[in-house]
This record gives sequence, C-alpha cells and structure tokens, in this order.
Amino acid sequence: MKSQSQTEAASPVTFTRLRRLVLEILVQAAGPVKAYDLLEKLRDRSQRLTPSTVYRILDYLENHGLIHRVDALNAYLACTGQPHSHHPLIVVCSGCQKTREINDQDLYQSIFRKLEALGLTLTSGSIEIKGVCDRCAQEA
Amino acid sequence: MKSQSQTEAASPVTFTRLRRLVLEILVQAAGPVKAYDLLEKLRDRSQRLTPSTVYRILDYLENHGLIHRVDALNAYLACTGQPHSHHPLIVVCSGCQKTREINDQDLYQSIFRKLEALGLTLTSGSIEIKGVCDRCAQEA
DNA sequence: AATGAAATGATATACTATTGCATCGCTTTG
DNA sequence: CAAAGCGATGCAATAGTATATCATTTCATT
Repeated sequence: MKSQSQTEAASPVTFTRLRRLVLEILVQAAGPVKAYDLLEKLRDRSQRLTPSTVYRILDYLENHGLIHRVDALNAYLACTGQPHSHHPLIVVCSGCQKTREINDQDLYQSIFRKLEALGLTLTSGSIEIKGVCDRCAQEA
Repeated sequence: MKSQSQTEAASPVTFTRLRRLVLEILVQAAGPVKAYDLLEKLRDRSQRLTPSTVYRILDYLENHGLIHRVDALNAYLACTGQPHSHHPLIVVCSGCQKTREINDQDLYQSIFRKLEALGLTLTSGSIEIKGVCDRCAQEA
C-alpha cells in the first residue's frame, strides 16, 4: 500500500483566531456540524462572518487533515486520529444520523487490498458507510 | 433530504412513463448523473417537469433498490446488481469523478463483521469510498 | 361514469456552496 | 520606515441542490 499523505509534503498548519474557533467548536460538538449551524455559532463570537469564510476555513481544515466532511449529511466532523495518519471509516446512521469515526487500519487495509485485487488502487481518501443502526432498525 | 429506509417490505415496483424514462437515462449514462442534468435531459422529451418531480422519482427508484445516490457527487447511479440483493461499494475518484459500483459480498461481509466486532451493527445501507485513482494521482 | 389512491404539476422557498473582488494585517525586504 | 507581497478575511452576488405545499391529473377498480 502506497498510501500516506494526500497533500504532498503536508504543509504546516497555520492557525488563526477563526480557524482555531471553528476547530474548537467541532471538537466540542463531538459530532458532525453543518456549515450554516457553525456560522450561527460563530456569529455569537465573531460578527461579520459570511458563508464563504466558513467554507474556506472548513476546506482548509479538511485539507490539513484536521476534520472530515461527511457527505451523507453535508456536515463536518473533527478528526479523532492524528492528522494525515489515518484512513478513517465514517459510519453514519440514516435514521438518527449518529456518526462515528472508526480508525482501524487493519480494516482499512483489508478493504484496500480487496479493491486492488479488483483492479482499483485508491491512494488516500476516506470511506463512508451509510446504514441503519440497531436502535433505529427496531423503531421502524 | 431524508433517504428512506430500505427495510420496508420491498413493495413491488410500479413503473410509469417518467420513472421508466429516468431509469433508462441513468442506465444509458452508465455513470452518475446529477438531478438537474437529468431534469434537462427529461425536458427534451417531457415538458413541464420541475425539480420536485425529478427528486420524487429519484427517491422512489432509490427506495426500490434500482439506483443509488452518490453522496460524494450529489448524483444518482443506476444499480448494476439485483434490486435489494446487494450491498454495494461505490468507489469515487475525487479527481476524475469516475465512479464504479463494486458488488462483492465477501468484501461487504468482512466490513460488516469488523464493524460488529467494534460494537456497530448496520442493517442495510451502502458504502462509499472516496479517493484518488492511479491515473489522477500521477497527474498531480 | 364514479371514486379513491398514487403520481405529477406548479409555485415558492429552504438549504448548501462558490465566485469575484475589495480590504486588512502581517512578513519580508529595500 | 516604506513599499511590496501575500495569505486571510469581508462582502455581495449568485449558483447549485433539495423540499414543502397544495392543486390537478392519471389510472385501476368498481
């Protein structure tokens, strides 16, 4: 597996007041947060914020391996692992939308190898699993 | 955006002119198509179409296991496997956006079991893998 | 033909994200 | 210090994605 860094020579992270703030909010949320919710929260502390600023910051943090975008929810999630050192599985319940980041390199490897066997070599990236959890399945 | 559960006792598929048309377009495209692109194509043949109709049809087809939504692209993809009989892996290249549906029940099972071992039991659902393919990796 | 349910039409609106350009603030360098 | 350069942010507009609501049509069944 030739995976490791997705942004060559991982540029150093430059924090600013806003970036730090965004990351803090995401870490404290301990779950996915939507961009416009973030925007509202930020406005409590920092007026004059617009969507583009928020999205720029989210992109930056994602590119530097500090957060993930959860496509299934259009939301953003602080990483639990080390920056750039992981290939996470993000598991999302379609019912309650609870989300969990799984850092299991064995599992990642086994997926990676199977895909290689099928003629697909993915370098870097994340894996998102959408499903219905036990609890939500029972309620249905 | 609330994708429905696939747990409802698979109701029989009722085709209409439009549903058939949408499915045909997706099958012929042999790749992910965006809702509004679909809308345009449909308007060639069927005036008076609005987004809501298109989305309703897409939801219907997805709930009946005939298509998948590709979250990473906000796009829709005709299934290659049997309706409801598969748990696909959808592999998307972030570079060229080429998409491939992998139907490998062994692989699905191994992921499923690993997740169970971690205390997560997912019932139904799909798995989406985002990455960069060989070709795009080289160009970078 | 009457009826009831499902599908579609139509309009409006909500939600998500990007573009382009101006400005601010910091570092580098003359 | 001043000027230049550059990354970050402000700001306005707009693009792109999706849903809500209510009206109307379609169609199988009677």
